[in-house]
Amino acid sequence: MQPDQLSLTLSAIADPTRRAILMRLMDGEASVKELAAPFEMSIPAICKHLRVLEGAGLISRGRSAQFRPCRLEAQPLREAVGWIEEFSKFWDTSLNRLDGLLERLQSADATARKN
Amino acid sequence: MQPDQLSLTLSAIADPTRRAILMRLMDGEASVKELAAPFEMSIPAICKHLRVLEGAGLISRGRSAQFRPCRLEAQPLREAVGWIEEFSKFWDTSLNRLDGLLERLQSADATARKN
DNA sequence: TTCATTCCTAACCGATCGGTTATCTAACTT
DNA sequence: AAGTTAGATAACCGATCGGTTAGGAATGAA
Repeated sequence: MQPDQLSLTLSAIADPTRRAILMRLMDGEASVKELAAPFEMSIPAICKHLRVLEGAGLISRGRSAQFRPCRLEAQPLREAVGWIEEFSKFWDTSLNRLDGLLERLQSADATARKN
Repeated sequence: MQPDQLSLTLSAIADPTRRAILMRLMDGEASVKELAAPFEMSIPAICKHLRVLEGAGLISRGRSAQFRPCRLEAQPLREAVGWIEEFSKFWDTSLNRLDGLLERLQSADATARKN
């Protein structure tokens, strides 16, 4: 089963190394070697991370001599932020406080039944 | 290495089954069996997903007779949405358009050099 | 007491993940 | 032409993931 775009995006940014790479790319394009520099990790390992990011559409790559510079493509993150915000909304709505109330009533009820 | 909270949260919601469970919990508490019902998946599989969600702090669990109802805890998602929004911002800023300009200049330059 | 229901745990399985080393290609440099 | 640099690929490794089946514990019901 090929995963949906949202799952691709989220699992791509679930890794701290890949998030650090993305943050680095906010300062502008960078070569693979430049991206690898801050990490105690081999170049092939970074290449793999870049492939994951590229597969999720979070970066794109150019060509300039023997360099293949990476640049940020933030578009897929918009879908992700959209999904997550559904739940942030939930957290802030009165629905949440209502749920809290219901829950407290239920647990009080359960306690009453138990004793 | 134990992963940071943000990585925990993101990898928890990177799975479509777990996202569906969270969405179901927006309608209120539910038992494990209720949560499992929509899926063609064994109960233990759902239990594992619930453990992941609980480990990420995205759900909490009560006790009521032989049931262990789950309820949504959306708080960790706030950190996640905060991180992702950094990049949504990036996408909308003039910095992005500036990058696009620089890139176009560079690729024009590369093309010129190539010919 | 016995049975049913709910849920968890353990053991296992194949696939994927995140890293390594070794090797290769492509392009620049001398 | 020979050497260097940037990067990709392949093969491998241990750990984790996402699922399974089997079996056990806790609670409620007959």
